[in-house]
Amino acid sequence: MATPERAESLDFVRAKVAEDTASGRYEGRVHTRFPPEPNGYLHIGHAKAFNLNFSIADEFGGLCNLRFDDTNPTAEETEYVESILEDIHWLGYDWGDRLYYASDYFEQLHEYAVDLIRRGKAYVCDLSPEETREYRGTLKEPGKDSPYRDRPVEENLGLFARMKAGEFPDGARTLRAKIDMASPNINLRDPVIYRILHAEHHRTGDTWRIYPMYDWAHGLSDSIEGVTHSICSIEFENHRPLYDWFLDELEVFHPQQIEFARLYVSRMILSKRRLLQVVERGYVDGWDDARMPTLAGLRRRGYTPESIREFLKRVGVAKTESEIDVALLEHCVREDLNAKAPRVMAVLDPLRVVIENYPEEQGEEFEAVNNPEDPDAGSRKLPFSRVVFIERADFQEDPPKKFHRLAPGREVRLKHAYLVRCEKVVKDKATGEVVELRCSYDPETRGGDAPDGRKVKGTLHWVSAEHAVDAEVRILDYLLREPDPEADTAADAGAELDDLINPSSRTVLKGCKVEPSLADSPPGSRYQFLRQGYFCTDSVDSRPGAPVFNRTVSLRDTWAKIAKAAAK
RNA sequence: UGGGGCGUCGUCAAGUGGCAAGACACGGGACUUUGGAUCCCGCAUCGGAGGUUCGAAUCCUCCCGCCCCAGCCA
Repeated sequence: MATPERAESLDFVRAKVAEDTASGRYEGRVHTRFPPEPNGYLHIGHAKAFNLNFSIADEFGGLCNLRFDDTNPTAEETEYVESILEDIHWLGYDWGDRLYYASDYFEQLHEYAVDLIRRGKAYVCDLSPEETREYRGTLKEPGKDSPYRDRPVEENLGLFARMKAGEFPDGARTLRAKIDMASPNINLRDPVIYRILHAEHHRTGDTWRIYPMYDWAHGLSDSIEGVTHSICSIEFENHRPLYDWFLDELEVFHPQQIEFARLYVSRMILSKRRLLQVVERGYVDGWDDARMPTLAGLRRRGYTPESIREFLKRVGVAKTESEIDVALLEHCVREDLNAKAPRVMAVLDPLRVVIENYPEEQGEEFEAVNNPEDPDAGSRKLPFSRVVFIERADFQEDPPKKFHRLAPGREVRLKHAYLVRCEKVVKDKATGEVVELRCSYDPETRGGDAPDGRKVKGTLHWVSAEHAVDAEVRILDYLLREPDPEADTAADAGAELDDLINPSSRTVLKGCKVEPSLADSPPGSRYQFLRQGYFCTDSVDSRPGAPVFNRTVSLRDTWAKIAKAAAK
C-alpha cells in the first residue's frame, strides 16, 4: 500500500494509519472524513481537524468525505453549511462527490435502532430529563437501573414506533442503549440514543419527530460510509468504548476512532459558543470580521491558505493539550507574503514635506521594483513631485540615539527617488505641532545613490501629494487582552466578555495617503506596505477610488525593540 | 484508589534503552536603497523521588500537576 511522502517521523495518528495499512487492516484502504456540525463558522481549530483528515487520506492514497453532522435541528442552519463548504475549498481541500449529511442516513439509523431493540440491547425509557440525570449517578457513584429497562422487546418496538410517529411531546421518552448503569465510564450508563424533537430540520423539514444522538449517529455514519479511520478531537476519547460497543452489537463495519489534541492559539477565542457570543453581542461585525479566528475572518484579513496550511504543518499533531503562540501563525503569513506580495508605498500618518529646491512645475516618474524577492514580479512607475507625504513617525525634531530617520539637518533617502535633507521645521503656532517639513534634494542622487559615495542611514517610504489617493486603513489587534489560556477558560466559565476582549482590537485610520496604483485595488489583493506590514484590500467595504485596507500583520520591527529597550 | 488522557527549551514538538532533532520566540553579529528579507552564532538533561541497567527522556515503583466525562449538545 501507499506510504506517506514525509521523510520525517510520522505523528502518532499517521503512524497508526501506516501500521494499519502495513498490516492489511481494512485491506490496506484508508478512508477518513471531516464531520462538522453546521452550527457556526469554521475556525482555525477546525482547520487543524480537516487538514489532518484530508491530508492523511491524500498521503495514503485514500479518500476523505465531508459529512455534516446535522442531528440536532435546533442548532443548525443552511448559512453555516454554505460557509463551511466555501471555507474548506478556500483552504485547498476537496471532497469530490462525497458530500454527505448524517440526515441522509436518518432512515437507516432508525432501522439500526430497531435492530438494537430486537437484539434486546435498547429500550424506551419514560424517565424525565431530571430523573434520567438522577438515575445516572455521579462521577464517583454508580447509577441505578431505569424502571423501564426491562421492558419487553415488543413493547419497546411499539413505543419507539409511536415516538417516531410524533405521538409524544418533546422530552416524554427516549430510546436508550442497555449497557451498564454502574460503568465507571458515564457514557456507558445506558446512553440516550434517540430523543423526541418536534423541530424543523434544515434538510428533512418535519418528516422526523425523533432525532439520533451524536454517539448513535456518528459511528454508524462512519460505518455506512466505509470510513476506516475516524479521526476526532480528544474530548471524544471517553466515547470510544461506546463507539465500539454500538458497532460490535450491530455487527457492522467497524472503523477505528483515533483522537488528537485540539488546537489552541494564544490571544484567540476558539470556542464556537464564545465566538457566537462575540458575534451576537456585537464585539465584532460578524463571523467574517477581520479580527475573528474564523477562516472567513482570516481570509478577509489577508491570510493566505498556504500560510495557514504551513502553520498547521508546523504545529504538528499530538495528544498533549497545548496552546500555540500566535507568533508562529504570524511568522507563517509573513514568510508566505514576503515571497508573494508586491511592495507598494502607503503613508498611514502623513506629514507634509515640501522639497523647496524642486521646481513647482516639475514632475517625474521612477521605476520601482514590485518585489525584490521575486524577479518575475516586475516593476511599476512611481510619480514624484515637489510635495510628498512621509510617515509622521519618520521624523523627530530631537532624535534619540540610533534613530536613523529624518531630523533637522539630517539627510535620508526617499526610497527609489532622491536623497533629501531637512532644512526647516514648520510648526503650528498655537499647538507647537509639527505641520510641515521644508527639505532640499540633491538632483545628483536620482534613484537614491549619491555619485560621491556618501551614505545615509535611513530610507523612507513616501507618496507624492499631487498623486496620492486617500485610503482607509484598519489596524487589527488581538481579540483577547491576555495571551494566557486562562482568559479563554474564564470566558467559558461565563466571565464578562468585556473583561476579556481587547478594547482596542481595531483602529481605523482615515486620510491615509497611498500611491496611485492602489486606487482601484481589487478586493482581496495583498500587498506589503513598505516598511510597515502586509495589507489586504477589504473584500466588503473597499470601493474603486476609495480603497480600504486591513493590516494582516506588521513587519518585524527591530526599531520598535531598540526604542523599547532604550526607554527602559 | 470513579474512569479516561497528558506531562521533553519561554511556546509547540521529535525521540520507543546508547552522546536531547527541528520550528517559533528570544539574545548577539554580518549584510542591506524596506531598522523588512537573507546569512552566521547562542539558547533544555527530559514534572519529582527512588529503582533496574555498563548505560534511561525512553523500563519499574511511588508521588505531584494539568485536561476530559454526571446534555434528551456535538
